[in-house]
Amino acid sequence: MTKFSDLDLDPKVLKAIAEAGYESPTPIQAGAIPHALQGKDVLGIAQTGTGKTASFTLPMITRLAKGRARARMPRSLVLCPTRELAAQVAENFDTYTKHMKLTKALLIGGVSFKEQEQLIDRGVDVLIATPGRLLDHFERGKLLLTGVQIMVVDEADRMLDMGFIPDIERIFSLTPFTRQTLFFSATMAPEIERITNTFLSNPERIEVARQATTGENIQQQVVMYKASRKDREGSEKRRILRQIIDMEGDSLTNAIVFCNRKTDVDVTAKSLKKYGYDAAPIHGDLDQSQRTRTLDGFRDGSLKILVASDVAARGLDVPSVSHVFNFDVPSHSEDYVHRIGRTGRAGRNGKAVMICVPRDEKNLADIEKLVEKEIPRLELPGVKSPAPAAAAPAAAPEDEAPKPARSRSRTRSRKPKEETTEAAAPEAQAEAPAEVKDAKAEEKPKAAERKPREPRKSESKPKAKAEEPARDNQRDNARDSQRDQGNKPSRGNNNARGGKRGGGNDNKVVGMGDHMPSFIALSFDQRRAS
DNA sequence: AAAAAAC
Repeated sequence: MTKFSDLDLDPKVLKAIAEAGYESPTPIQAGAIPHALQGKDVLGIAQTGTGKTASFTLPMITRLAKGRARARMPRSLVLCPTRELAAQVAENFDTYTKHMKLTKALLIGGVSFKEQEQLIDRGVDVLIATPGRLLDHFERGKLLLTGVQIMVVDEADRMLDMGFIPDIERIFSLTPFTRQTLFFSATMAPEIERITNTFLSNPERIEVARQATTGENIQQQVVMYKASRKDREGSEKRRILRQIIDMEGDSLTNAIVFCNRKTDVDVTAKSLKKYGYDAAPIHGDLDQSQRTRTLDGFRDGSLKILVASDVAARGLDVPSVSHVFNFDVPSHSEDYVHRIGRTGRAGRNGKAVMICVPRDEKNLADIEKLVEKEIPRLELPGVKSPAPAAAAPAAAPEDEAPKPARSRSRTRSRKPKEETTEAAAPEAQAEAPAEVKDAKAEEKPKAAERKPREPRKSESKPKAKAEEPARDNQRDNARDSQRDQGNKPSRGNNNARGGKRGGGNDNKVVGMGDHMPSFIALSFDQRRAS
């Protein structure tokens, strides 16, 4: 099957598809649509840019074409992690239902309840929502989910990152178990696997190759930079950012600048504006109307540079961005792939440039491991890159004083002081060689951070925190498992029972200990193989 | 250490 017309979609849907200019389904669409049309559960492993959204909207519309909604009882439900994503899905429905009379409501936070309520009251075929607002409506008694025939969970792994999984489970439990479930995730973290085992029944598993971890059509570069003084890091990075932007000249048609923190998004956007760049911020603390306005402007080309937090890293459909700038190195390496995936879409060429300060070098190494290549260093005129940090800072012994005098004296002799204000604490700042500084900087956090992870005495991996189901653990767990690719059993399910409380039985094998039955790793192996 | 999502 290579054409949409070969799929058993409603003729009115096919018409809308043709009018939107599409002829052939993407792999995820070709894989998912036939099963979804038959009413089967679908587990789609795919990321954005693969045509995922239409792979559930098209069959849903077709199946909902018959029948009508009753008041307060939506017939279908789509859950998304962010408001923008939900809005995007809603647009997608509009596009493909334009020849039909299906009704929909978009339930997201940041906007008034009233309109949403009125729509629900009248009865909707499709409800598109973020979990918080959906549950809010439910608790107010305005909504019944017992009529849901089709439920979609989009970007489940992101929901996991955001701590939404309990909400999702609750929402699942409010819908009839006879519903059809279409479930999408970019990765299959153990927690996601657990959810799908619980709530999907005999799903068709459709997996599309992740877009080449980072497409070859994206040119990547990183600027290694060490601030002249710590308190100048921000302003100096912004100067470098301008320098990078200027270098791109006319090849830069539009760009996203990613920062790790919301405050840096604001500061950076303001700074760019001050220097005459056409830039605007977007992050979760801005009000919804501004978020929408900014994003619309960016889409229609009236805004050139979008300065964003990770709210924009995944899922947002911004057709073609010529450049992505990582003002900060993302601390979760998966995010790097998502961020730069905003450029070089649909086979176009894109460029992604990142600024890396010494503190972020470990994260950079993680990223390079993930994308399986070294990101070329970009030397900027007038910007000297710092000496490469010690190869493995993590290996630095924690209790030995990081060596010393030798490096310092070297420093001193090499670099005459420029910063008069530094006089008070000469060694601490200034141009200390990266090795020494790093070792120092890492000292404290490392000690605190590493202890719990370090295997004690025996090789078995004690799960010190096994018993607490806290959200943070879930997250750590998800991250670890992504990194380790399933080398250890998922804590939540398997180990907790082993019950290692406090110390005492450190030598005991906990839960499944080191041995992991091969079937548990299977899905990951499959993924790796592809 | 932070981001996102409900009021």
